[in-house]
Amino acid sequence: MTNTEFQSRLLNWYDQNKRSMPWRDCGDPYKIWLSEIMLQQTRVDQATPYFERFVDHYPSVNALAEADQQDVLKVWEGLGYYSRARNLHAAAQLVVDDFDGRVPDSWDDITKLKGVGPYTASAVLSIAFQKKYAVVDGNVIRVLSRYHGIDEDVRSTKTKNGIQEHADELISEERPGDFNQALMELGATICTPSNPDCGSCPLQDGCVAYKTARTEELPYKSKKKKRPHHQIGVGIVRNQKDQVLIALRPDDAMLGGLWEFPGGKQESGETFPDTVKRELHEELDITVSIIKPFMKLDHAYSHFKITLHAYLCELEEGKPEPRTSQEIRWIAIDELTEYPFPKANRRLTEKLMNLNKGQQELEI
DNA sequence: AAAACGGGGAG
DNA sequence: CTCCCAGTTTT
Repeated sequence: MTNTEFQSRLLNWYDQNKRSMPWRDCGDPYKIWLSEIMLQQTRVDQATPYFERFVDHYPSVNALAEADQQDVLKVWEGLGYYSRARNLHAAAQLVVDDFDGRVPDSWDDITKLKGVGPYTASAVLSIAFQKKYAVVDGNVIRVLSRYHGIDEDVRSTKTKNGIQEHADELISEERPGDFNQALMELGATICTPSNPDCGSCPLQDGCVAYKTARTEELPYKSKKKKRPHHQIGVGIVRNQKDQVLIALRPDDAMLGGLWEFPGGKQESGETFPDTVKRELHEELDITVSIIKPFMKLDHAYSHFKITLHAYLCELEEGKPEPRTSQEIRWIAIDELTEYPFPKANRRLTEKLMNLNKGQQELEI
């Protein structure tokens, strides 16, 4: 199949079958940029409601640039990879300061923005500005590795570079943005990881994997390491004013800019109450007594898993003084909703708020 | 080149 | 349970 045939079959299929998305065909570089950041390692269905809410809060680059980071993170809460939100916020301020409030339309300028790597630069430049840059994401890797019968490990840089060259070679001159979106749309809806719908594929004729019945084994990926599992003890410390103690995670840490109940990893030979007391003493220079177990929950991150053991605590001695220059705050239970929390901690705040509403159990 | 970085859904 | 997702940054 010639490149021209590849393009026309793919684009015709796309014109007939593309899904509706709130940022699609809007022509607004800000919304297209925002959507591409949200879609990094995130499915369309998961990102869409966040996109709508984010645009309601911040309809323009200027609105985003003027916002407080805490408010931006609150809108982003639950979507994960929070450095995306922090970087996007900082990048919006750079766009206002250095680019007159307009999303850059050149490779050299747009890649100056935090959080904009080769994929996002290509996506925004092609979709918003009709420039001929080919995207390579997980979908394109899958479609082209099958189409060309590439059986090298697609996790390796060399293989990805080869796929980038194929994409550069194939991309449409006239409709580069639609071509990119079409290839990704095909990967998301037809050329899926398992059980691809080859009968509906416009590229079936030229597909090596289809012709050799290897769609199930391509793309080849080396195995990922299994994730360690940690036991975490955390303290929900209450004072006489019925407030609880929360701590802000530093910007350069995992979950940076979000709040949490203080705690840490269990050490060998420790009971969980021991862990909570030790961590709160080390991190905040306070002595607490354990009142009772509050909640136990499991949570999985991208590279490790935790079981979180939360205990209701009472401040015994000392005034909390964070040692690692992180901010701490005493807040009422019904204020918990105003702060951005990571998912595992949000499960704790939800139970706290429910119990508080019912006036039960929470009394010490 | 490899690891860090969230959360949700599918199989 | 594992794998994957419209990847980027840091080490």
